[in-house]
Amino acid sequence: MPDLSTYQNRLLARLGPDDLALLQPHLEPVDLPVGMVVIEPDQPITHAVFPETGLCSVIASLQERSRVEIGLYGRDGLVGTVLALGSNRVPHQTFMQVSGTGLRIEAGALTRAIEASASLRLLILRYTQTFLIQTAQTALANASAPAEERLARWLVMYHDRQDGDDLSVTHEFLSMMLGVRRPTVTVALQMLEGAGLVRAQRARVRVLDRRGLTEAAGPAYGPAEAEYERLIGPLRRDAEAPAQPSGAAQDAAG
Amino acid sequence: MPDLSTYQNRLLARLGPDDLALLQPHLEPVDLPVGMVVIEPDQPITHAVFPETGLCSVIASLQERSRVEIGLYGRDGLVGTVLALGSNRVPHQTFMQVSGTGLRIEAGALTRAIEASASLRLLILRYTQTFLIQTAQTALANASAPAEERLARWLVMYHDRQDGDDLSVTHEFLSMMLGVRRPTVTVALQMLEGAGLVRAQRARVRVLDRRGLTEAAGPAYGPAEAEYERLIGPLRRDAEAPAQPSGAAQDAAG
DNA sequence: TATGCTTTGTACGCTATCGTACCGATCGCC
DNA sequence: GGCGATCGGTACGATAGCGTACAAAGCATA
Repeated sequence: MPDLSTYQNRLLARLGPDDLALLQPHLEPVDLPVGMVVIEPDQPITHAVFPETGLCSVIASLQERSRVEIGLYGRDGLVGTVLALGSNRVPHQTFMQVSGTGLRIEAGALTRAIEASASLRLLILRYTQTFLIQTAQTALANASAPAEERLARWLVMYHDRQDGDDLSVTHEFLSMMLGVRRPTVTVALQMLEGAGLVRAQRARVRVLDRRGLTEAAGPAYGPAEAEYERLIGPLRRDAEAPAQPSGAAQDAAG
Repeated sequence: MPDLSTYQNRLLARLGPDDLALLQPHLEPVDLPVGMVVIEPDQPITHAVFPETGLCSVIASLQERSRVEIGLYGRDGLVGTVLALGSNRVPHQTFMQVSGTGLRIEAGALTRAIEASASLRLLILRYTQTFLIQTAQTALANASAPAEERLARWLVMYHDRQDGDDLSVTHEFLSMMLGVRRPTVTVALQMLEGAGLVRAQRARVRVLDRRGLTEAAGPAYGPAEAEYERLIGPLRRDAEAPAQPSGAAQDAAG
């Protein structure tokens, strides 16, 4: 069992001693190699995972016609939030987009812990709320933001959840996630690069100007992240002082 | 107070006597005129509403640039599910797209009831799960389905939640909801009409062939509705026998 | 160094959708 | 029955993104 104080997972890190005591006996370290499918669509979930590092993509697909990303998370989230919503499956796939490690817990054990502890439940439900907003903003961006803006948005979201400024993504991959053609990604990236916001290398995008990239992402980026900071706490590793007055996360909700 | 057995709201209708007893003293009938904003974005929610009739649209907006619908519900849902997720505000607007009536409850009273009753909480959380899937499917459709398919999807979703086959919508309205131009809606509607699926009249669309329209909506329609039937119960008023074997809703979740 | 695979850049014509504008049709109201 | 407002149909050029194809570049391994 890892030491109490060393969790990188934001949710685990925010738990009080009682809730940690409830979960810890059931947590086991697990490797999350890139490409690993952590949630199979429409299959009962057997384990939840608190990611410590790495990135998870949630994918919706129109049969074979297309696959698009509807959300993503890393150490800010939890694989298997649906267990807190009284179900045990979802129609969408979740897979590791960037390899990492996490802490696994058997579905029944997590469900029992959620039922036993109101504070643990509250935390997971609040996270679910931020993810719902993220998904809604994705729907919005997909409907009305041009490809370049949507690309910038995903890059910033990846960057939020990663150490360092190098994102390991190919154009091909980004095109799938955005639901656009690969050449569209190439061109859009060139625009962002031309503006000095990123540097594109083979199978990698380096973020040069995070603030500029955030602006390029347009207003579809922001609300979900603000809600995370309001309801849970800092999202980014190196988060600057939040825009809201301090203390917001503790007493924010009604 | 309305009679126990007459709730049209699907969630209220599924509650057991104990949960009804918990809520009923706090429920008050409310009128929901068309256009009424039932949830202001980023404002604390003071009341939740169980719609009995009418339709609610949840709208995300890119500042002034565009407004698109990210989800909708009527008597199948609840205005203010976020209260069950430990928050009291959302960044999206909800307004009445079709006028109706509902049962209002003060936010604090609902929150207390949710905390007091695990079964009430479970029902609302399960509904939230279906809405999350609906939003995800919207994101998917917006990314990769042509306008005609998305139009068909919204029409079927309206139809699910309404009595009769006449939908009161203008092209202008549909264009906003879909995030497309009004002429695009006009043309797409003509396609659907040409296929004999709907009949378009001024400020109204009559559904002629629901099954055909469902097919025209493509695979983005279906998963959210199936999940509703699995987790909660029949969605449509005149629901035919669900595709799943019977009894699914009771023991579906883990 | 040679080979081969993955990734990226670019080109082509094509289609859906855009923004805008204008006019006819329908409806409610006086 | 006439008026004004809303709603629907259509047209125009402009453009973003599509599907496809192919070649150049980077990287890994032999």
